[in-house]
Amino acid sequence: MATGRAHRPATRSRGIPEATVARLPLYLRALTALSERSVPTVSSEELAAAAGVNSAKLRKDFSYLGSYGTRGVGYDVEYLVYQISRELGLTQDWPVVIVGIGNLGAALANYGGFASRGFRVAALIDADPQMAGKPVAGIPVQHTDELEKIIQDDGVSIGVIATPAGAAQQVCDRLVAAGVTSILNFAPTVLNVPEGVDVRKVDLSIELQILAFHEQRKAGEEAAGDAGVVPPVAARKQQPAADQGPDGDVPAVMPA
Amino acid sequence: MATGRAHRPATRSRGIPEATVARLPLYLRALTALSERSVPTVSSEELAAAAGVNSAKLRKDFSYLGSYGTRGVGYDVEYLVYQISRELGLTQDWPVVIVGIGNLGAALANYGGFASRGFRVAALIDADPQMAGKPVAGIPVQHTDELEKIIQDDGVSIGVIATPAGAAQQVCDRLVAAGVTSILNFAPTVLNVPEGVDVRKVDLSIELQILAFHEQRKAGEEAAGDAGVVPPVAARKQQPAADQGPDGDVPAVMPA
DNA sequence: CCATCTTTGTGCACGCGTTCACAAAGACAT
DNA sequence: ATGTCTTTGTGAACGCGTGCACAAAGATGG
Repeated sequence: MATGRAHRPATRSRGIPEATVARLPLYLRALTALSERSVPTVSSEELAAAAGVNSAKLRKDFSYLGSYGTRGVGYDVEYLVYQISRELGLTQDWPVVIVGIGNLGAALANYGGFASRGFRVAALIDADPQMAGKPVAGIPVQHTDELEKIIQDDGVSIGVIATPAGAAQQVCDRLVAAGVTSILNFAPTVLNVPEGVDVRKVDLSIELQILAFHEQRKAGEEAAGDAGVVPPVAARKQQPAADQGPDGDVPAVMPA
Repeated sequence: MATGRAHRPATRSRGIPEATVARLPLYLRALTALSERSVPTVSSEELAAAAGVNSAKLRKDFSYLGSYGTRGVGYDVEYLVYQISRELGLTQDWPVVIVGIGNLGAALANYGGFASRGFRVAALIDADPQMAGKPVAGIPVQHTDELEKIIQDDGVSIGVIATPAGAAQQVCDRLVAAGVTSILNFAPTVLNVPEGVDVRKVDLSIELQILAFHEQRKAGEEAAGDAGVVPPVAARKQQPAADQGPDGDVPAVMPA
């Protein structure tokens, strides 16, 4: 993963395995693309290819949701989009606050992928008084003092932390105390949270370090005289990447 | 005692599990913080708490690297920092190119966590001719036309894609053709790459969707009359989540 | 209605990762 | 040296996730 998470041994969350949940957004993205092309149905094989996973895995994943396919035909795209959206809770609107409007925070505020998935940026918050009132992505930045009020007034349950590492735990505590129960953490720190609060972290530097490890390994084997794992550029044949799963990495931004 | 240790006999990186590799950067971060506080040694229990993992897991992870601890004492911080850095390939400099200098690309260019870990931004690349020459994070943006030349001249093997989804595969193909063998992908698309090329992806929207799933589940259980997983705000008591130690707060390793 | 063909849904086996629990190793005091 | 105490390193058990392979289900055509 990439991605990483920090919590309990999974209470039977509706019976859907964590690994499956992590892949549902992937399927949803692929299905949305098909939907926009007005494709009516899709087979597990096709959809799996589009999502970059194994078709057996995809079918097993869907089997946890129920029997939404038709044998001999495949899956109804629109219906499946709806079912996955519902399962992920995307049929409702999720107000989100972003704390720490530096370069990264601003980038997140401008990121289009949120709104299109049912996430609404309820507020941008920064500790710097200079930032207050300044509009970012069309939304005026508010000072940290307003944090509790905003969260309670808007019923925010998801917070994004994009502050420097030193401020992250403090911000986290305030978010949680105010009622936030899910946190996406971009600060390079381990967050302490009470039970019942979910934390997912995205550490850019960690992802690069994992790549560096493999890069070094490749270089080492190459230098070892053995025929390199990577054939000459011209000889390589295009081929889907083995695995891009969030686990990695278990992956994920942020994963991990 | 830091220095006098016997040399490891060829740590075959082949034997290090992927899950362990993904955690090494986490340990490294915690160790760096300890190092800056001039802490000479640390026990597996303490370090595990600081990194937010189980101590048994940490010991097993380290066992794949070799026997670097001293029973009854713990691990020598400096020595371990060095060993992990070496294992991850961070003792050498990794030139990195960032393609797509929008909000996110600019944020990445400004991210301090790269330089401090041995990653050097060799170039910023954007398809927009308007951007060419404009400095971002002190580095002038170059046009996509220069991509191949830059990669070959600087021997770049790691590329970061921060373009819109539509351009990602095309950029990826050019990166790979020019010699890049590791890619960190921020675009919400599945990338096709030849064998031997590593891809890690970070998708902000996916992480939020996973949080939304758990959030919905929490809300559902609460509404189902069952005693909610999350007690009322006022009643919650601060408590380390799962396996994160009580200490937890490791002061800012890196500025962000 | 029957045969055939496609594709789903899943039982099963396997491998990886996690965790427990403890023997071995070394520090330290006497 | 001897004993005690702390902490590592790891064997073994367990659980989860993955992928194979196939039977069941339904569509389609004659």
